[in-house]
Amino acid sequence: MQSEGIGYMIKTIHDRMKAIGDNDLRAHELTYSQAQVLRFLRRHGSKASQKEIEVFLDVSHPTVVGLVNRLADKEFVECTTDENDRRNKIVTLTPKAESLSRVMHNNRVRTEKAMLDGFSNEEAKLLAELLLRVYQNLETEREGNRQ
Amino acid sequence: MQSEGIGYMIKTIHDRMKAIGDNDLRAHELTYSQAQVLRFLRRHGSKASQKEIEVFLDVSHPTVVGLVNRLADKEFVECTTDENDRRNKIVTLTPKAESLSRVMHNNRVRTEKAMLDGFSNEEAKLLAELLLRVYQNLETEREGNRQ
DNA sequence: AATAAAAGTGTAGCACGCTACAGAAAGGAG
DNA sequence: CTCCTTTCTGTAGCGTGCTACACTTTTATT
Repeated sequence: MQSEGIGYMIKTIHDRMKAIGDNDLRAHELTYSQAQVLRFLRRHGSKASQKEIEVFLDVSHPTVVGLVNRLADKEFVECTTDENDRRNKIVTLTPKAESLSRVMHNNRVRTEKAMLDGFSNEEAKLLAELLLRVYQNLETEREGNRQ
Repeated sequence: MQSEGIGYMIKTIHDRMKAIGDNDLRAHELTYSQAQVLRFLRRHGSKASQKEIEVFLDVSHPTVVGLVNRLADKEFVECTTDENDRRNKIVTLTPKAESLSRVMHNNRVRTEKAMLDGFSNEEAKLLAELLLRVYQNLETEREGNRQ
């Protein structure tokens, strides 16, 4: 495992995390990424434009279109046009979604805790710092590729 | 970023890593995951059963079916039936794939190095150890969910 | 030997990530 | 005012991951 390098470990951990998250939320007909959208909306006054969701999730805009459409189909969210700037699509939480915020929060805390089981506070903080540096290194790598 | 938790960071790093890997390999009509399959085969005597690939990649078997089919379409790999046990499908590297091993290796080393830019040996080792523990925690979490 | 269980593979259908291309609305330059 | 650019959203098409179900082959049980 370790000998396969950091990249392999990150990928495998991501796969597991996603599987566990999806599994926890399946009873509520939600997925890991959809729950992230709802969480962001909740902390953002229950409404946001698709662009704002895109920036927060740090994914491409077609990905957000798909997520929001599926959430709208299941009535976790409603979409309207911003009359001040008709380019913007405003996504608003429904009461149905609001009622799940506690469940989602608990799942999130539980998973995060499970991942860090046996970690001291210092170790958890250290891991976050090292990961942040990896992320920043990849960002500069990506910028380099763009020129 | 850090305040969003370890899970968020892992996911974002994974997305970036995959994008960079895919981008590097696009010229050769390969992807990140496909290259992982080729790399495993190369280190495994240039042939393996789908099951062995599945265990190494740590993904579900339908995922491997897809990967191998696409590699076979592009003639990086050839498939035969194991006559000793007709359940097994043997996947073998073609010369076309062998000729790319150096390029793929260089890409891999470069990306891994870029991720760890500015890390001391101790920090890199520490990160790998912490990630291993996270992985193991998730494995036990997954086993718990299975009962 | 007949039947049941296990192992390997395949297919269907979905979610989510991407790039590339297209369209509508807003803002700026002339 | 007109034209061009920017910004936001949408669609098409693909790769990779999953679960659930089905099939074939081997192994184990009785």
